[in-house]
Amino acid sequence: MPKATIDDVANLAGVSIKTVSRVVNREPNVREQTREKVENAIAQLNYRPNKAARNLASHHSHLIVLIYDDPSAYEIPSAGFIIRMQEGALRACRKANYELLIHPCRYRNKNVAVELKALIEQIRPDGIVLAAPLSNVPRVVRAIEETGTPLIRVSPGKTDGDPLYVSTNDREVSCEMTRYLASLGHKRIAFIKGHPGHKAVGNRFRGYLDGLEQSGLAASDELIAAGDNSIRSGEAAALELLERRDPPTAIFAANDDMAAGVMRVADRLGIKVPDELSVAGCDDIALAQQIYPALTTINQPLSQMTEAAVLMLTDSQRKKKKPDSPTIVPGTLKLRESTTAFAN
Amino acid sequence: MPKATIDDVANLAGVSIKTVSRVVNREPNVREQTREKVENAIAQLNYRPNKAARNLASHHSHLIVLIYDDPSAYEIPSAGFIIRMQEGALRACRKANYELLIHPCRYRNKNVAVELKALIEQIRPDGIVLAAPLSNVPRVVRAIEETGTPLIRVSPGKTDGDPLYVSTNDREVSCEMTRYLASLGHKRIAFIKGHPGHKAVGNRFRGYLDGLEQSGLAASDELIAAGDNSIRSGEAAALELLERRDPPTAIFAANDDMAAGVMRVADRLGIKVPDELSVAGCDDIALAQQIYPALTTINQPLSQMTEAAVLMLTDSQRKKKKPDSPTIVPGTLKLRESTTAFAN
DNA sequence: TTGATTTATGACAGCGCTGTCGGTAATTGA
DNA sequence: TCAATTACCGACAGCGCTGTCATAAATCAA
Repeated sequence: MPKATIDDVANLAGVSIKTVSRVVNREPNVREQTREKVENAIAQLNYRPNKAARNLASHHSHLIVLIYDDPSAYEIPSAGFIIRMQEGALRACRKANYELLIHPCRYRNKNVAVELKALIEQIRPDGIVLAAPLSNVPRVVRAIEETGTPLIRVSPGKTDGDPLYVSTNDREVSCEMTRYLASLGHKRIAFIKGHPGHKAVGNRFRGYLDGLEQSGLAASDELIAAGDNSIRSGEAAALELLERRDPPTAIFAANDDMAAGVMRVADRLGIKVPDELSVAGCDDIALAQQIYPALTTINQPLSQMTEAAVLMLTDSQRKKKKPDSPTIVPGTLKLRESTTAFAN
Repeated sequence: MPKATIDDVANLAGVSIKTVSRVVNREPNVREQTREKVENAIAQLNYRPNKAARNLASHHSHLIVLIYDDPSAYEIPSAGFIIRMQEGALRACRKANYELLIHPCRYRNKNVAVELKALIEQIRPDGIVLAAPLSNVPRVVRAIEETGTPLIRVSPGKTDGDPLYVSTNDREVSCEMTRYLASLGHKRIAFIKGHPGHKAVGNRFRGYLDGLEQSGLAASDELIAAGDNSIRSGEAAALELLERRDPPTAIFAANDDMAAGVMRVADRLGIKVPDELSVAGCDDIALAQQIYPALTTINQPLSQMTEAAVLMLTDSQRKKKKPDSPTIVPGTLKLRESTTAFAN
């Protein structure tokens, strides 16, 4: 099967190679009739443009690199997150006719910034999607920016007014969850805060406060406990909350792991979920559907976020201008079995 | 930061660009002294060879494509598998200075073969790693072979004498597990067979029979149950086995999900694992460590398998000859809490 | 109809490397 | 010592496309 080149197509169609190039790249200024001739020739010869040649001549690699924290560095099963991010990025790449290169790397590794820079200088991708938590590491962000490669950050903590990022509406959707719990008749809705260093979970707490206010409920320190995102800390926080004089009838945890901890403690204390206690989490990790009762939570639209990130990159390439506002992909409530109405 | 080209390096080092190229590509016949001059110049200018140009001139893409079944097509959390496969492939790619492109695709999709062919013709990777279960679909394998791109299959079912694959020693290691159980004093070791269409689990059954024989135990239909790889089928099989007159003291399931089903049933029946019943699985999925007691199982060296696959590809590229034997990466027993000695 | 635009197409020069091959310098063997 | 190697290095021609620009054809305005 001798591969056809652009010359073969040009000959067969009776046009110049440049015209073939125009057809292939959907450039304007080609007569409809000419276009058809060329397309027929392409089909007939099963012609596929040579990427390397195209890249070399056009100074574009048609490559997007997705950089994320390497899960194999830890024992935690963050695999689901990564698959979902890859999914979205791949979807966008296919749409825009780019390829996706994945690059897990170790967050804590001191050299990570230098290594990334070297990688980028070699590959010369047309764009980079940098996922959390790496998107929060100034050293890394700076190193990538130094290469001059367009960069979109996913769920960055601080943005400094830079619009080149995509994130979700943690605060708004947490507010919505709180209002939902209130709408079920709950008056004492507790919140378990997450790890203080984690920006997103801070927004969730603010959303919780918003929700209370919008529901006409007063916030109270009695209803707030601190956790660190781990199951264990969720257990401790739940224990603390449930043993107070006037325990909450609903607990909203800043992430699913802590919510799972709450359910575990409730089980131990003989408190029935959801009849005696509603529990809600955040993130919609795989566990949320596996535990019993299935956890009401907020889905993190990771896949849509990376998809949006890649599209920002490819779009700005076409339009030759940077986007001037970030993309916010809204999360949605996943109402499952762990929450129910509370009759006062 | 004006990117340096090979000409800049050549000028600075006072040699020809060809010599620079030789140094960069570690080709022979460069004097040590010259090499150093060039390397200094490279370092000084922070020169990185342009991939596109190199690919175009060398007719190599320095790209490996990893093709696997798209997990998002189903609800099952096969994410862990995929991450591990990617891990191994990435490790090998870095060693050999290749890039990895991932390509999930839908197993059941009728067009998958045609689409893959188109993809490959566009990208022109230097090699392809095709993971199970796609590695068992003749239509897909044929389509890829038609492109002439070197292909290594991971865990293929049938091999037809073709050595271009890597797999694990399912049979041997299952035998080992059986012998291990026997060595713990178990005389009645039951086996739950997996889905009949799944080749690997068939080998596991054979390994089980080998193990019984080597341990001087007789195989018996009384000790064999059929499953379909699901948790539910594991439960059914366990129920069947445990309610027989002379129930087994150890159950070895052809995969972890079924083993988890066994544990669940044992719990319901009030049978203590491992004291009254030892349970062993196969695959070492994430669940195996999460359940209580932690499941003794066989680890599937997925990551090493894809690593080996990529290395077969890159090595054969260097040596310009195909490997003449497959790579077998041995699995290993993961002895955890669900198995213990049985005092007769 | 004629000149002024606009649209469509092609000629040509590279993009930044690698493969080939030929030439010169260093090394070997007798 | 001198050929016969062998080690080292460079000139040169592309790889298969795209960008630029010149040119031809079509369209338009008056």
